Amino acid sequence: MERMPRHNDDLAAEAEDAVATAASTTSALPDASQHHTLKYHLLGPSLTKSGQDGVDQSKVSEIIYNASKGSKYFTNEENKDKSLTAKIDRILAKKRELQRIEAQGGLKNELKAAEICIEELEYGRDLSQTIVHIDCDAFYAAVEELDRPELKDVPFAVGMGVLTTCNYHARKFGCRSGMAGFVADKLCPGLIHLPLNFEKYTAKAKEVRTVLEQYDPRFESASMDEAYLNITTYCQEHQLSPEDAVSQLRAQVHAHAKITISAGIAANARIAKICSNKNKPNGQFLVPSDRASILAFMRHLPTRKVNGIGRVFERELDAIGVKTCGDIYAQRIYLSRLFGEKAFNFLVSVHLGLGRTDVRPAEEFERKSVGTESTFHDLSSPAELREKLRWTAEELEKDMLRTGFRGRTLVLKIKLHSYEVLSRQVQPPRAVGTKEELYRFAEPMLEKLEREMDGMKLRLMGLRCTHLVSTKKGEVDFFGRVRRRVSEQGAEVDGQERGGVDVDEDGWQKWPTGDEEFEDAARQERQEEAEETERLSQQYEQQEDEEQDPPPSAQRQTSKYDPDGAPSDYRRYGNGFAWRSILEEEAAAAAAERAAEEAAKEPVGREQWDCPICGVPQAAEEKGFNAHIDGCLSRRTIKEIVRSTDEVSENKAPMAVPASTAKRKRGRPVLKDGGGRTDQGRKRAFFA
DNA sequence: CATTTTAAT
DNA sequence: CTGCATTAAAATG
Repeated sequence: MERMPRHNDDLAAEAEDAVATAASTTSALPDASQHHTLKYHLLGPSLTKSGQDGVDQSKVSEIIYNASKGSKYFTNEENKDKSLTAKIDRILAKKRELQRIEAQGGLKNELKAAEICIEELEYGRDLSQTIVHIDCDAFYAAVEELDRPELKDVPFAVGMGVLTTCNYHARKFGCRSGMAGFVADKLCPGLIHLPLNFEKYTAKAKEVRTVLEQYDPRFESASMDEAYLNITTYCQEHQLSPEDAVSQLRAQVHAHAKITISAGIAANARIAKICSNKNKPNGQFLVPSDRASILAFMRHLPTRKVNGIGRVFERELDAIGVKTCGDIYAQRIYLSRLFGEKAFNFLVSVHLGLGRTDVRPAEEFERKSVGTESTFHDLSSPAELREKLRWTAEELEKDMLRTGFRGRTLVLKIKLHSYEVLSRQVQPPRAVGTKEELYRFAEPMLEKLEREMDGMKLRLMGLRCTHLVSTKKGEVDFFGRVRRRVSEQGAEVDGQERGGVDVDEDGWQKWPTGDEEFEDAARQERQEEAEETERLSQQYEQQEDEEQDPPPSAQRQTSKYDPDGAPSDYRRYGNGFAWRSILEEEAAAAAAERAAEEAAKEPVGREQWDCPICGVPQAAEEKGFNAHIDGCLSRRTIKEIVRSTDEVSENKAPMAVPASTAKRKRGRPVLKDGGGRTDQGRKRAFFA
């Protein structure tokens, strides 16, 4: 969406020209020439976005530069720019070195690898699908205009602080999404600012959705105002050309929702996305689904147009002589050495104009983290920071509850008053989710940071859980089998009590419930020591947490550089056309739970536990069960089981412990009687 | 080498 | 001059 400046498309070359012009006019500044790249950076990505054709970009650049100059934000950007420049210097040096090697007959492997890569990717090219990317024109602004028609004739922007979006009038002045409000005011005196009204946009998105569904019931919402559709079937069934189908769709959206949309039509999502920007607003563009047309289209396409290539990567590529996607080929033997294997694969697939053709509801993508963050006026007092942390933990707890996860890793993110961003993370002894747990494990990180730099002043604080563990029932265990559950007492075998209560089953690990903010150091230390000991013996519990992850097969492996996939980004879960309100999400979670409980009832009347070694269900009785496992283990060696578990785990979230340690720990409880573990602990560890 | 942190989108 | 999610790579030990 437009409020994501970093993802906007623009004509990089034009921007560069604009900056160059601007720079010459600012040569009075001492080091103006060094600010070329920075200015370009500040200018932002969307300056040549539709609606800005007649804008005097050099003037805009000048105003932005002067408005930003001297601010802490600016200083930070300056520093970032400097380090990027340094990084580019290193890249260039490396390339020269590679060229030297090549001149001596080296890099044969790279050439071969590139050949193979291209061949394989080409082999997988799918031209059979018709993918459409649709993008609402100035969505939020358009919705506001519907409510207040008088706004149509004046420049206005939506979003306070920074512009989320603005109408086309405002764009004529150089305003754009992502721009600081005060900068926009300088560009466009009298600019009207409207606050965001998400409910309104959501309602409108729903109207659009009802139309989209008719064309592809499984369309993928990429954000509130963007979606991908696969219209292959629709075109067949209605005997329509893709272009006609999309014209019709656009007309229908306009009739039904009173807003205009732009569309891109191509053989894959990557190209469709680029196309939707070509005839914006209220237009569409198609790249024919044949190899020649696609390659021709890519040949002169600036790299920056591609999703996943942003301002930094663009500059890096530019430095080595890659300005357009067509330029990639000539540099193919250097790419993996300069940018890594993933980037290499990504770039080659971009050059070939490949992209994913599978479009599916965003809800089907697996969530990898849940987090929250907020910006505020500089804070520095320890008490206030703690208060903020507590609040952040509360916010995160809500999200964790709503989404039904706990996290094995907790990340604290802070932004200093200087805009420097730092993060610290810990692996609590078990998956966390309640505000007490979150606070408890986050606070030491905060404290450590405070100690590291005195007078630490923050402008942002955030908490995020990763390595998620579902608290929904009915998941599959790490041996790939669905675990049997029984409702009686066995209901708790899931061990993931909901509702943020800090009672802990089995007394396995009691979490202080009270306010331990000022807990004395000694107690803290004892606690930590205990936890450390427990952590060691708790591998099985962590393992069990892992068991609750979906099976590997259900996991979609997406990467920014996934040659076949669009870059996975925040929008997956963005509040798109598939927007799910908090209530809906809770309802969905509840439904999932009901379904799982239903499923849990069916298999057995008596409680049974599946043996993790042989898979045969055993009576749910501890002694006998452990005896059975010992029997199983003596047949297969421990080594074997370790290997097999590792194989299964490999596709999952990274391990909480080094693999070598994990192996040892995993084997242990079944070997002897818990190696110091209590029976209780052992049971929890095993079946939790 | 694996894990943690940062940087990037 | 926001906020959220994700990933790759660098730094670290």
